Amino acid sequence: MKKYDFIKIEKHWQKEWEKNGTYVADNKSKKEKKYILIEFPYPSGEGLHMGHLRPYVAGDVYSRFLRMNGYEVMYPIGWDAFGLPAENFAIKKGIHPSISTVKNITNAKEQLKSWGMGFDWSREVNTTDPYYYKWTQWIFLKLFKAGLAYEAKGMINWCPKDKTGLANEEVVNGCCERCGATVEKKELRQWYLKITAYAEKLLQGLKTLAWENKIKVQQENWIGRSEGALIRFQISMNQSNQHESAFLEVFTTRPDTLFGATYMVVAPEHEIILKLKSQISNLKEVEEYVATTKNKSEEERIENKEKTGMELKGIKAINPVNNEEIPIFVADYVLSGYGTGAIMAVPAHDERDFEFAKKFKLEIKSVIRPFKETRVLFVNRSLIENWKERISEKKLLYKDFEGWGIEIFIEDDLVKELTPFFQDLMKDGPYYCSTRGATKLIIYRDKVFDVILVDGDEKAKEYGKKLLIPKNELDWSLVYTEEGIVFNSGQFDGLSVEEAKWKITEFVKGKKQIQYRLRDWVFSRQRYWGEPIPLIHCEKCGIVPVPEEELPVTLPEVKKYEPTGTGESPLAAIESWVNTKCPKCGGPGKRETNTMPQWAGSSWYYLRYTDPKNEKEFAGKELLKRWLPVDVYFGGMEHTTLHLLYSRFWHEFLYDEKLVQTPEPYARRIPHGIILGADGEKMSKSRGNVANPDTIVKEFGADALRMYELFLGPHEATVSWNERGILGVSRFLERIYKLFQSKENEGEEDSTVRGAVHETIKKVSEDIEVFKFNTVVSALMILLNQIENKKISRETKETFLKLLAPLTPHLTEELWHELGNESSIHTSVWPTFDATLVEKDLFMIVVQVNGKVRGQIEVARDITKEEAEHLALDNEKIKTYTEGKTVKKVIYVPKKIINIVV
RNA sequence: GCCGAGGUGGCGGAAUUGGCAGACGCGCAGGACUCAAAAUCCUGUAAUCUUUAUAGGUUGUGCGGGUUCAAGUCCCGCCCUCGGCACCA
Repeated sequence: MKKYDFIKIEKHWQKEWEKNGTYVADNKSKKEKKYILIEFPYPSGEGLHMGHLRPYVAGDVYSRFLRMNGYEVMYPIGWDAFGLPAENFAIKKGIHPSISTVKNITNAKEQLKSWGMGFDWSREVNTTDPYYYKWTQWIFLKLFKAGLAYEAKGMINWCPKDKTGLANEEVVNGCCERCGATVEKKELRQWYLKITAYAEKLLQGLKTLAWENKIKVQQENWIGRSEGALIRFQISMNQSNQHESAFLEVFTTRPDTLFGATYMVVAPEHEIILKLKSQISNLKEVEEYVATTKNKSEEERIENKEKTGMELKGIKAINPVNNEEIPIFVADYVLSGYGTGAIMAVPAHDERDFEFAKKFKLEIKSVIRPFKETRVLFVNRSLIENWKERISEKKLLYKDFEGWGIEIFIEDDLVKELTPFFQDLMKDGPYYCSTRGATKLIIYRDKVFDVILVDGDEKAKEYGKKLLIPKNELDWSLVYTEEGIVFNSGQFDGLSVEEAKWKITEFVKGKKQIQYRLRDWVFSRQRYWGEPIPLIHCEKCGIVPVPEEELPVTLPEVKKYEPTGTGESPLAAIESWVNTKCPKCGGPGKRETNTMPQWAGSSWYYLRYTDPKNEKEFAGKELLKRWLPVDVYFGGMEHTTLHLLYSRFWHEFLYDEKLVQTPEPYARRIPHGIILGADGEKMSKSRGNVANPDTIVKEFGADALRMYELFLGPHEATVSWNERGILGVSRFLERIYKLFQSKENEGEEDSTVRGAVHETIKKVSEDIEVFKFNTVVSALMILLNQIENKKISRETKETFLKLLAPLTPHLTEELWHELGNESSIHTSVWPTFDATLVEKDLFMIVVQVNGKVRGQIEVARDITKEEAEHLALDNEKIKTYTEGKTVKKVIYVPKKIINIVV
């Protein structure tokens, strides 16, 4: 018998597929399209690792599955090749990054092919190819012309090791995302992209996407929308020779607490300090304080949260709501980059202000108190019927009881019915409602229309008591940040927080404002190996874009790649390149010497795949229309607030420019968990727990590698690579090979085999559809166990191979051809299952007595409830448990279970 | 602190969303083949108790309560692990 020679088989078919263009996507095909995407790799000198395998195999399996289901599938690949390692290699060895990149790409390509990846290589792109980055630059100029790229001097994140500026998104826990060095702040002239202009669109767009919740939430949090008000405080000064009036503007989400604002704080960078220099009597101290905060690193600020600050003596702010004078402080707990860089401090209702006020012995004035009392209602159907009636008769109103909150618990089965009821009730009042879990609905409001005390049920009463907040036990020395009733606030007393917010804002002529946490994207890097920013500085004309026909602005050769560390890129040293003509006036001009960040090329690569060789456009309209949006995008969670956010921004911009036809780039995003070493730790050389995919391919074959990777665990879960585990799938593949070599098992198959096959078709099809690859593998193993020693038909053999084909493309292709097929199994038609074959005529149902399993009975498919119950009660074994007892109740769940209650 | 995901045998993990917990695989134990070993094949494998055995009982999905004929799954209150954000007003 032939041995399963996977090395030979895999090599052979990889060549055949390439020769036949098996995975080339046809632009003109009449079939419905599917665009499957993986994050294209960075071709590093180390080659691709296990981390790449996870999404790539998933995408590959899914692509093959869709292709067999009749779709025209595009599964492209390319190289995200700008970046630091190539440059650092150049610094060390003096070899130009483009040379080492080409070499690394060749290696990585070998790897991907040896893994049996069904990529469409005809669409390969490379971000460092001038024909590619011409269009990266072109899109940048579009952004520039739309006013979304601007130059500004500011404090930015600076990586001292990589010697370049970083975007906010690239700072992880105060460290450089790439190298881990502690990030510093540095004042630099930088190019920014105005991603904040798209904050709302990025947020709204999320709602239209069928993405997993956790990704959406992470992007939402990153964008960080909050609603509040802008409020102006006039400044009064001691020195009367002042003609100009000054004011401080703050952003607050709690204008309802304005009466409780007892001081103000500005960030150390706030302009007011400079502006009112002459008015500040303790200027020297203030300047000293500002200087010390500037010397603090990000890390120190995070570490030491003890509040510090300094009063700005000589000036006061006037609280617009009551004209009281309050002191102004400078303190670094207020950030210059958020809101207006100044706050009104309400120590009674904000933890940070509270802490600061205690330290500096400032007034703490409470203006919000909790609801008088919280009533707990356990609502059942009859109570609700009663309410409904009273509402319709207008008897259910709310004048008598001010300042109450109620908490309502609802019986499970009423939730669906009652949710709209409460929503309706709340719509004309300042009520606050939240649902905690499915069966609980809480309504807080300033008034209660009815007081119904907790009724009969003792347990409910007990629970209700726990939730009551007795008024006299409230500790007024603590901060209260919850919802409640406004007091100590003049004419606004008695209002709910929500209501007071906008009434008070209106009263002081404040402005409703929406604030985002998101910052503009620092887009320039002081490094060599990136796309040159295609702009020219002209003394006369200012900043002039390079004319389109002169793109790309190619990277010049340099002798020294070292970053200068001065905030200039190494390009600045090449005078022949820097000095050029101004395209506008023809006078002398200087090229922008900063380069684009790594994220530039990857922000639009998925568009280029549709039309990679186009020299006139970044991609042809027709082809964009044909292929977009990406149907499924496989990738890691680590890019959620980096690449995934950036490319959505670019895409939404291109959509607004009418250059793409879909508002969003990726219809679905499937995240994956990381693969850890066998010890449960992150794979790393220093730990010595690195599993190398290539050695596994040599030892067990690509098919075993792929299948084991899928079998490790759920796609989205973090999993550990267990060295021994691969033996299981390796044995499985050997057994399949053996099964197909034997001719003895061919023949007429029985109905259990057929049933098992169809059950597996169902299971495998459904599970691939929802990316549950680990159970796909187990389903296939179960099938083999069931048919291994039985007679099977040729059709079953073919079906089995087809089900396996997406997972193990080489082995199945080999056996498929051994069966005499001429064309590829990967372009064959996916099997469908016959529901009548899946359902058995006879099956077992479990019989329980008082919830305990006591036996099983075999019943026919179409048995009635009565018949089943009889069978169960007459069963000898069951009788021993029911003997001498009365049967109270029998529960019958068709096809599953009978429970006899005695 | 806030947000998100999770906690099931010795291990990785299943469980159609309330219906036989532990599928499938690893490992382990016993057996077959072998002079022997490896490979392969067969059998067993949650814990615990009763029994010579067949068999049967009890407990069991992080902890404590609850709802239900029935809970890994739903509700309430905790604990722990991982991921993200964090002085964002």
